[in-house]
Amino acid sequence: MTGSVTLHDVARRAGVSLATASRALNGSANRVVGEALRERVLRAAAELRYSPNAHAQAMARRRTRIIGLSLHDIADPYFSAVAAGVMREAETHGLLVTMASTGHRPGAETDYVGAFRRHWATVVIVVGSRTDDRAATDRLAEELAAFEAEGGRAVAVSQPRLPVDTISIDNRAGARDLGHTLHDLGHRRFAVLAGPADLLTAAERVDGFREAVAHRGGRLAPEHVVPGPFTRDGGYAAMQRLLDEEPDVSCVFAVNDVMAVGAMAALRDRGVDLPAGMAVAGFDDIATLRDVSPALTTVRIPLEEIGALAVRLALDEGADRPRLRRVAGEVVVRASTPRLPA
Amino acid sequence: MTGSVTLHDVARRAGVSLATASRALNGSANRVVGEALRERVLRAAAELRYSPNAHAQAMARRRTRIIGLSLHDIADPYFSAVAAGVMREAETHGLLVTMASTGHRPGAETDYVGAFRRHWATVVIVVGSRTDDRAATDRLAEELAAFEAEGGRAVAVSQPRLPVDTISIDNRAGARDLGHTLHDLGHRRFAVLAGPADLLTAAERVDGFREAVAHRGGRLAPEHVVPGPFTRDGGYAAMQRLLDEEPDVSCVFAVNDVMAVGAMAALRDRGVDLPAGMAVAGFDDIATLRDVSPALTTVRIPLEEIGALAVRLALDEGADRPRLRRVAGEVVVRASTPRLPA
DNA sequence: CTGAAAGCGCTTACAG
DNA sequence: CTGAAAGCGCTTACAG
Repeated sequence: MTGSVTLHDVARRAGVSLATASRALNGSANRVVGEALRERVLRAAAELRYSPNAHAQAMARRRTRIIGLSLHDIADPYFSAVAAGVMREAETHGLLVTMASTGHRPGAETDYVGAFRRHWATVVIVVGSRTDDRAATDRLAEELAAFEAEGGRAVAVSQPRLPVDTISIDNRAGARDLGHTLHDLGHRRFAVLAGPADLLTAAERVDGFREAVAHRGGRLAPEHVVPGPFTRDGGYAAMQRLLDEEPDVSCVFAVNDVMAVGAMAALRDRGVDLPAGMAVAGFDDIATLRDVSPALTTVRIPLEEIGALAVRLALDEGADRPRLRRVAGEVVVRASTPRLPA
Repeated sequence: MTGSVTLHDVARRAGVSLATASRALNGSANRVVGEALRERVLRAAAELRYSPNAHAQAMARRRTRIIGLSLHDIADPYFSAVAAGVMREAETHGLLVTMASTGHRPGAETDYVGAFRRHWATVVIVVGSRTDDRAATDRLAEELAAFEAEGGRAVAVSQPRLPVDTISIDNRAGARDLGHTLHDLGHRRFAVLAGPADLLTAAERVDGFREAVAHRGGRLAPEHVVPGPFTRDGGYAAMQRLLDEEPDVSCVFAVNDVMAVGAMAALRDRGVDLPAGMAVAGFDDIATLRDVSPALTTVRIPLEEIGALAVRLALDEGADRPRLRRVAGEVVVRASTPRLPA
C-alpha cells in the first residue's frame, strides 16, 4: 500500500500532537480534548480522508474486532444460514467476520483457526460436524486451546468434542422424533439415505432414526441404509442405488434436506409418483427448499439463530466454561409424507 | 490477548537474533539461514507453538493477504454462490476473505469498504446491484477510489457505475432472450414480477423483457408489471396481487428465481395448476432451486465463476483499468414454461 | 551467514 | 487539557 494518510499527517495539519489527534478521533476513555482542537483534528481528518490503520490499532491495543468463522461450504444453504446469523449478530457488536471454507478438506479447520489466531481474532467460531477422525479432532482442539490461552474466545457448532463453548444440535433426538412421527402416519417399512460414513452428524441422525424404528417395531434393513455424500447429487445417487434394489419400503429418510431433494428428483426420474409412490423426509428445514413440491417433511433447526447465539456466547463473559448449549430440532410434517392408508 | 508467544521468545529459545529467527521462519527472499540455526529456530517455534502476529507482519510488510467482500445477504443463494467462488479462488492464492453483509442498508457498502481500507485489504470486491441513488453511488465510488489510491485493488460485480474493474451481468440481454424464447413457445400475454423499483438489476431485467415482448408484438400491460421485494416472500405477495386482478396472461416472468419460486407457491395456494394453468420463468438459475417442480425455466448466470473471476481480475496486473467484463446469461428452458397449444 | 537497529502507524501511561 | 516517548511484534535494509 502506498500513499495512505497517517495520523501523523492529520496531527500536523491540525497543528497538534499525535496523542491529541488520536484522542480527538476516538475519544479515549479517560481523556477529553478541548473543543477547539477537537474540531481542528476532525476537520483535518475529513479533509485528508484519513482512515486509521487497523493493524496499527490492533498492535497498540493488543486486540481486534474480528470474528473468524470456519465452515465447510458457504454455497451450502445450511452453512450460509448459520453464517447469516453470525454476520447479523456480529454487525450489532461492530465486529467484522473473516470467513473460511474448508471444502471438507481434513485439517483445514485447524489451519484456519491458526490463521485467525495469527490475526488476533477476538472470537473464533467453528461450524460443522466433527468426523470420526480422532487425531484430526485432537489437533483442532489443541489449536483452539492455544487460541483461548492467548485470550481469544472460541465457540463450536458441532458435537461436543472440543474444549470450548459448544452449540450442539440434537440430531439423534430430532431423527428419533421424526421416526415416531412417520410411524404415527402409518409407515412401517423404511430406508435411509445416510450421508457420509465418517460424519458424526450423519451418523447421529441415522442412529436416532434407527432407534425410533426399532422402538416402534418398524423395519429398516441394513441394506436399506445407503451411504453417500451430504449433497443434492449424493441424495440423487443414493436414491438411485436404493431403487436398483427394488426395496419394499414406503418411506425414505434422507439425513438432510438437500439430499432429500436429490432423492425426490431421482424418484421422479424413475417414474415414481410423489408423494403417493414414496414418502420422503429430510432434516434441517432449509429455507430455500421450503417451496419444493410436494413440500418436504423435515426437522427444523433454527440455523440463523444458532449462528447469532454462537456470537453471543463468545461475547458473554460467563464463568464455568466450556459451556454446552443443546439445540433441539422440531419435526415439521408436510405433504411429502402423507398418511399411509391402513 | 495475553500470553502469546512472540518471535522474540522463539529467537531467545533458539539462541539467535530476531532477524535470524524471522528469516528462518519464512525464508526471506534474498537471505539464506544456515541449516543448523534454521533447524534450531523451527524446533523452538514448534515447541512454543509460535504463531506469528499477522498485524505486526502487516505493519512491517505494509500489506496483507486479505480480501474484503461486501454483499447484500449471505443467506440469499445468489450471493452465497458468488461468495463460494470468491472463497475458492482466494484459497488458491493463500488469501483470507473478510465478508460483510449490507442487509440492503443504504450506505453500508461504503462503510464496509472503509473498514476494508482500514485493514489494508489487498483486494476489495463489492457485489450487488447498484440502485438509482446517485449520491450513494458517488460516495461508494469515492471510497473505492481512495482505497485504490492507497494501493488496493477493487472489483465490482454490478452495473458499470463504479471507477473500478467491473464484472457486469448482461441482465437486459438475458431477459430479452428469455422473452423471445417464451414467445417462441407460443406465449403472447405476459406479466412481470418486477422486484424493487430502485434496483438497477431488477429494472434491467424488466426492460429487457419488455423490449422482447414489444419487438415480437406480445402484450405486457403496465398494470401487469408488479413491483415488490427481491425475495421469495416478495414473489409470493406480488403474485397474489397480480392474481387479484384476474389478469388475462399465460406466462409470468419473475425477475429472479427466488421470487419465481414464491410466485409458484402463491399460484398453487390459489389452486392454479402448474405448469398448465400458468407458465412461470425466473432468472439466475440458483442451484438449490433446480429441483423445484415443475422445473423452473430461467436464465443461467455462472455465479460461482463470477466470484472466482472477480478475484482473478483483482490479482491480475493488467493495464488500462478500469476494465469491464460482460457476462452473458443463457436461457434454460424447463418444465415450468410448456409450449402453449396453438 | 548473522545481528543491531530503524521503522511500520497507532495508543497510552506518564509528566507537565 | 496537551505532549514526548515508549511500546505493540514483526521485517528488512545496512553493516559486518
